[in-house]
Amino acid sequence: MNTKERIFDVSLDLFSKKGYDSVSLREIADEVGIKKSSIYSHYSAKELILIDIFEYFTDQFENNDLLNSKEFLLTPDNKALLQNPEMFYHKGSQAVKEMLSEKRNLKICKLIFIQMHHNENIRSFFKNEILIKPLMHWTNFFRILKEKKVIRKDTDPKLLAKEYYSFPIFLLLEMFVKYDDIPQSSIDNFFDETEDHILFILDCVKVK
Amino acid sequence: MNTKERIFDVSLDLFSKKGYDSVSLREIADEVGIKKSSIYSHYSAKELILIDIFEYFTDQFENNDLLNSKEFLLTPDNKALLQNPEMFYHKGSQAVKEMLSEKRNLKICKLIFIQMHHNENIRSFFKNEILIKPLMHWTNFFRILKEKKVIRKDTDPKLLAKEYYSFPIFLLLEMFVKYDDIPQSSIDNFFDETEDHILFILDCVKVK
DNA sequence: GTCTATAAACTGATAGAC
DNA sequence: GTCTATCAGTTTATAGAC
Repeated sequence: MNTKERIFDVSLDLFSKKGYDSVSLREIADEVGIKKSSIYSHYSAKELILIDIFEYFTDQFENNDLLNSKEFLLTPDNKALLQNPEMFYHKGSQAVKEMLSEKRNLKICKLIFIQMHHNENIRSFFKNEILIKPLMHWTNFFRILKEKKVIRKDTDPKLLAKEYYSFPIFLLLEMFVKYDDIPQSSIDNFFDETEDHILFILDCVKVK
Repeated sequence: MNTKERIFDVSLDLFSKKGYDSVSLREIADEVGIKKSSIYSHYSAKELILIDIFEYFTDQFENNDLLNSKEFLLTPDNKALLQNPEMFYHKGSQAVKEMLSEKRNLKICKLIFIQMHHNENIRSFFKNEILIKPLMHWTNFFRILKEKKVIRKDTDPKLLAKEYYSFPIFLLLEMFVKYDDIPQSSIDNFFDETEDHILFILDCVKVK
């Protein structure tokens, strides 16, 4: 592993444990085993490490083959979605699970949760990438199911999106408060619970 | 208002905006208009201000006449609960709304959310008072409704408690990320949305 | 005599200069 | 790498108010 990558990993590790502000460049340098000034050969400012970390995170999602395949496009003619929304969810959930099982990604996730109120970069990242975009995505999910009469017409896609999405966010918050290092079993459990949850919601609103 | 109260209010205000660690005693003293050593005539340590703030918060709930009345006891023979769970919820919700409409309490709430990962006191307060206790309360709520056959017997009270409770926590998180100062309209909206939410859940699981 | 405010000084951590 | 200045929370002694 080259130095830049080591700076990346050490920074992420420290940030996700102590928060961005409370970690000094000196600390990072010490842990990597280089001099503080040497960091500037790779990152010209502390903030750029943070931005690099976020880029890495979003890249993971933007380049995920499954999540970006035609099969997963939220369009009104997506047969996989309309015929079996439970399976549609399950497949997507598995793809996300694979990503969050990678230690780096989980650490970034935790970093976002613990630092969103203390850093403008992280706050806006949370607001856009963790709140607004996913809520739009799930609103679309339910809107199409409603349009195509898979779920009842007296439902509100926007409310259902919140009904669904508040649950996994709550579980993540719970995990990050409970654990410093999150065991794989908790991650597995997280995906099991969210799957039970979507089944519950779909069962409530599906046209029988 | 006496000095101790002014220290309390100024501290709460600063803590809820900048977080506990980033506020110095000097800052508090300056804002109050006294010298920092004078704070020690009222609080023998910075941490005791924080503890006082939490005590104030829990006292509000423990001394609320309505929430602690017989009418609100979660027992299997509570007629108000069994005959009209929606109204039971509504009354409790109104009581909590009154509390959160008091600026101090909302600030304390925000303080807890923004600092839970950075201070052991706050983290354990969040874990116990915001996560564990309310989840137990709502588990009881659904457990009794299930026992008394108000809701279906194939439901899981613990899951329903999470289904319900994750939603308001999500909304609070959303509010604290969005606003520095939360407008009353958002608080009103919060209680409207949570009420819609419990109606949705109850409608899903009630024996028809 | 008790309560409150303040000045001065101590200690530990840390950031910047050299 | 070491030195130094600074700032954090805290402690103590003291002075004044009631």
